Amino acid sequence: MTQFWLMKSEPDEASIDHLAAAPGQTLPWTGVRNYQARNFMRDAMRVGDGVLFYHSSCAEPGVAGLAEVARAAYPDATQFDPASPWFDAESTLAQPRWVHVDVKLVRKTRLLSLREMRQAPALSTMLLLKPGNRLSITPVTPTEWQAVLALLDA
DNA sequence: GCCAACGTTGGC
DNA sequence: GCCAACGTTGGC
Repeated sequence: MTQFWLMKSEPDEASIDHLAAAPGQTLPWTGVRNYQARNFMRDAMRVGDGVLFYHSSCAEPGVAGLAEVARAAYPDATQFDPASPWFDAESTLAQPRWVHVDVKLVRKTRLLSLREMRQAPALSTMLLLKPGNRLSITPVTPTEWQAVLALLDA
């Protein structure tokens, strides 16, 4: 069964336009250094799962497009690169600590702003909107996914 | 730049 | 295993 997710990205780092311009319109979701988010990718994500591509830490935070999981979790190369900001000296090749999936563009959408999402009763259950939530990857229920699609097409 | 909320670290 | 200190996230 297909599942759904919301994945945050800082548009300065990787925006929906970066995704659209990438080879195969696919990007490796590198740099996740939070265990809960990693576990979602490692243990739960399947190829074909739906992704809400969310812009965070920017002037207009919100959902900027739809994507899908294009490759199941595999080791994050940046953890082994001393020059990378995501380098992790305690991770080993034999037992990599950090993994990530690849994400492929389905379509860019209008920006569904965080403000608009907060105003939509159908989205009130979304983990993204829970006070204090900071998780960069959160599961989205089929009901929430449909409600987001409806708002995007409205 | 502020700051609240949360996760991680490390001393004990 | 507790918990204070610290670092990070992310909206505003």
